[in-house]
Amino acid sequence: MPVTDRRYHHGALREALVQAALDAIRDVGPGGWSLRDLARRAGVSHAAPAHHFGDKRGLLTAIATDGYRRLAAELDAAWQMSGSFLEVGVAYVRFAVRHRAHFEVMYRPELHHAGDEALIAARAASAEHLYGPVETEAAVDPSFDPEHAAVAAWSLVHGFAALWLNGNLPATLGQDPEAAARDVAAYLFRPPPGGDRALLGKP
Amino acid sequence: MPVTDRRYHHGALREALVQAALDAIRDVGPGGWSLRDLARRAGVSHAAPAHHFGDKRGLLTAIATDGYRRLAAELDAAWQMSGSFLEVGVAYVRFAVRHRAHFEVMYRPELHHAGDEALIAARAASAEHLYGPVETEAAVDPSFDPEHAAVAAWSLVHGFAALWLNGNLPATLGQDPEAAARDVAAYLFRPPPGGDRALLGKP
DNA sequence: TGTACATCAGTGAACGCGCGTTCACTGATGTAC
DNA sequence: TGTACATCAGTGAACGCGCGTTCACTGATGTAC
Repeated sequence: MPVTDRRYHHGALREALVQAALDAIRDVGPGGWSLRDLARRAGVSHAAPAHHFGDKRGLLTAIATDGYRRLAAELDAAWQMSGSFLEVGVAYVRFAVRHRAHFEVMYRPELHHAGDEALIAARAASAEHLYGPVETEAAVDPSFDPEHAAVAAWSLVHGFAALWLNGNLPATLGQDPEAAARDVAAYLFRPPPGGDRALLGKP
Repeated sequence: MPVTDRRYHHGALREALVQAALDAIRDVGPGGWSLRDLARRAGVSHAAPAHHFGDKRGLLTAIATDGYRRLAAELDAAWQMSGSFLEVGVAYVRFAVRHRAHFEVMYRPELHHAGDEALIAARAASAEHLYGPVETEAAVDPSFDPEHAAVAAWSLVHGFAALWLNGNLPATLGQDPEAAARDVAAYLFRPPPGGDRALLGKP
């Protein structure tokens, strides 16, 4: 890009900074860069980021909030489309892998502005899309405690995603995280003895 | 402590620095402090830490290695004592909660010296103590793929521990992480229809 | 038991660097009339 | 359509600070004889 293309007003600096941050998080984690780094990547002066986010936590809080909103939408879509709680779990893993930078920031509260209202609301909304389906199921099968069942499912897919992303799972699971997650999650909620259905929707 | 107590040789600086690092990680996470901070906390000059660890990654690598060794010992003890794979999972959660600072460093490879041999060996040993029990069980019940079953269990307890530590689980689970983990993990490996036993050892 | 010497652990001053923050500014954009 | 003015987005120089690293040093410890 020729230097003459540089206008005084960037035009979409906020979005460019978020994108630069996501790239940097993917490269070196959320701790490996500074706001000055991002300004350099976006081609603006080092004081420009403060206009939009105040400080680094402000930027990471915006990324986490955006991540929770996207996650809620994807969980909801998976449930609407499949009616299967297993597929909601697979969607959780898919989100973590495809939006790895968001995922790495969302569950690290020390990186956020603690009281941020938009963040709190977005987090609560995504939790509802995790808990909603299992409560529907629990109404059908009274042997399930919906809270314990939901936490079991969330823990399993969250742990799987985290271990997959940090390279701790064995290579023999293959290259496709969604397929592997589907096989692994199938061990949860096996039908109880004598039952003819699995909570996961597909036996 | 009177200033006159300060000797020229600290005597156990390496251990003091590790302890100071664990405290700092618990307070502000692994990214919130510098080697100079630790030297201050340990009451030595700022150049002293380099003698023992080279750099911050060296110190975090030592902490991760120590963590994997302790984890392996605790998983092994739980299996020897209970013969229950469920209790191995509970021991994993107990380790994460009691040794939170170790746990926060162990699964973040960007904080380590990648090729460190002691770290790699300790990590492999702890994985064996996770995989060993489930393979024993799988020999009894051929419907289980031992790898998928082990990854399911590991994912569940790892996710539970991570979500518990970062405060994302609902308060209604109670104050006792081990009891909550036991209830939640019970949803894994329910006995297959017609079966009379659960992989977890205790129904 | 005593002495000499090598090794080791920690000191403290100095360095250059990148950081976040501040501040007066400049150029672009939007709105009122 | 044109002008005046307010607001907004980004600039760039300056600041003080804490950092990691270097280096000649000092004091303590261990070992050989």
